[in-house]
Amino acid sequence: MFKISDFSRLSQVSVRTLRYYDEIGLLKPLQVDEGSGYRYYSIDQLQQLNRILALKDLGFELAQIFQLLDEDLPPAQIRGMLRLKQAELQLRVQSEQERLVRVEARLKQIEMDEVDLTHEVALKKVKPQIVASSRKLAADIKIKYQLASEMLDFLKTNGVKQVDHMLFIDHDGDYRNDDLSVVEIAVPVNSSSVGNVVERSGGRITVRELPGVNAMASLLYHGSPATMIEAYQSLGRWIQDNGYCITGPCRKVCLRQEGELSAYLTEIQFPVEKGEITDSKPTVYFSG
Amino acid sequence: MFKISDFSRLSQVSVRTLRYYDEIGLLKPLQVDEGSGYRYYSIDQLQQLNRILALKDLGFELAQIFQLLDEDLPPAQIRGMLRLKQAELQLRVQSEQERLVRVEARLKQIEMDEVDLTHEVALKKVKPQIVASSRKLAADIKIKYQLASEMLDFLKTNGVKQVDHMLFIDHDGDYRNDDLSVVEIAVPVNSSSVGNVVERSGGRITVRELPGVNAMASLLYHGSPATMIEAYQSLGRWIQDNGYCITGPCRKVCLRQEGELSAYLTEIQFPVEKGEITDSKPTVYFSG
DNA sequence: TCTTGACTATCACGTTACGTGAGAGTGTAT
DNA sequence: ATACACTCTCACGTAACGTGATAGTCAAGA
Repeated sequence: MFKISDFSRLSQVSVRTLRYYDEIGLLKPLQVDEGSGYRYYSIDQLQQLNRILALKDLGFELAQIFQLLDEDLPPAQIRGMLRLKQAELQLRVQSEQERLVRVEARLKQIEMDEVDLTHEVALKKVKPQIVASSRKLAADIKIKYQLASEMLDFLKTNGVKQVDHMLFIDHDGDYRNDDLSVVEIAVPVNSSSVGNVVERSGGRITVRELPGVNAMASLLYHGSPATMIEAYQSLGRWIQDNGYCITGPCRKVCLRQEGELSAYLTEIQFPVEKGEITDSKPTVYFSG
Repeated sequence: MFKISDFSRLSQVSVRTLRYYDEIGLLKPLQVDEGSGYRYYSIDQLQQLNRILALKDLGFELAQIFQLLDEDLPPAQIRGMLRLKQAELQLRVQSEQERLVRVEARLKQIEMDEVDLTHEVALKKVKPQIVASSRKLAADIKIKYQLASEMLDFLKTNGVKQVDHMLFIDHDGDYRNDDLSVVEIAVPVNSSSVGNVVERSGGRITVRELPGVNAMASLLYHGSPATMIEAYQSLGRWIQDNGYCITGPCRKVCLRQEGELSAYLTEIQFPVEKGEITDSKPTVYFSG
């Protein structure tokens, strides 16, 4: 039996961490002195602790580790979970590498100082459309496009006719910083060809009328959706400078999504209305 | 000017995050209505926000971003910091890949069920030694070995004679879970050759007598220091089973550190004493 | 004018895996 | 008796927001 500091030395885990694991029930000392409250660990518990550390290293949270160790799952299932984690890790490595690419781009951009691109903004009218749509919680654009293509496949195999470009609708301004956000994938369809696709999709797809918009500030964006933010700036500037305000969620019409991401063509739309929010507090006019 | 939700749509940043950035002073809205408290943002602030997001993407913390934007640093310095971050990111990618390797190893280990290696433990006496030592806060073994070799170089170029194997001493059981821990790198030296190396090192190196130990539980570990934990288990088991207890910090004597990590040879030492901590509460003997 | 609904605001607490003292009790050696 | 090394239990701090709860604002419709 070892005192906590000795067990700490053997396990290379901090005393505070051992106490914490005791507190949350992840690794309770074999024995606790009633009088003093001193914790005593057996060397046998080192193996358990090592398992915990290994799982932690794999990226599991302590709560999950608790379950894994507690439930005494069949090894097959454990292997499954590990494989899953492995896949996750590989994804992480990938996304880190992509981040490196972005860093490179940023560095270039800073080298050539400030670049400010201005895109042409047009004001147009958009008619109402019947769309088959589905709402998804997705992490990044790749996944969104993947979900979208799955949906297109589903519609095609169910005989639904697509009559216009697919579009994404960002809902409720419900952006979250963990890069998860709710998008609606909407495909304009021939309403007579819809049939019972709603039921066949198990309710995941709904059909509704996407309302028309009298004034839609619109901009064509040529390039990867990942760098699309710069276009939002142009749009926002136009809206502000022309005395409009935004009245609804943003739509992204996918005009071309084939080949390289940098060759994608997207129309970004914001429904707007005249009526600026003035710089200062609304002036109060006295009558007369 | 845009209300917070519209600015959220334009920037793809959640309303809550915008409020948070206001709260910490990172991005204050251009204007706040006195009566209602409503926040109003100008499109010009989008560029600033994008800069913030870019820096965040690079892995900076918000506090650092605050400084970067606030201090209006010269671009050269900014570039420097970005390059630094880039290097960090590359390291992260590397370490993630190493983690993947570990996962692979773990998977194998689980496939072949439980493997329990037992190492031979010896009890020996260790004489006191004069050592030149230096304490470092280091993240992982690689870095520790790097620091060690730097120190060896320094000693050699200053004419100090090494008379025995270098060793690491884990201090105070001060392990921390962020993988940072304090190690002492100690090199047994010929005390007459030390000269004024202490001053020349700027006090980073000290010379002292490493105390001898009457009973040292010792074990030879052949393999990468990264997987050394398994040896601690054997040592701990021996100590427990033979009725000893640990009386000081662990020492790792580096017997061979050349070539592949897996070819490293290390002696792990724990100072011990007879006197077991019993399983149950210490029995109270009545006199007589 | 009142109500409804969409929006906004400010607390205040929750998250993860511990770190960091503060203040007090324990165990052993001098 | 006292010093010290160690242990304990609170309790609060961390980073970057998310998640309600509750209340005030704003424009449109009845």
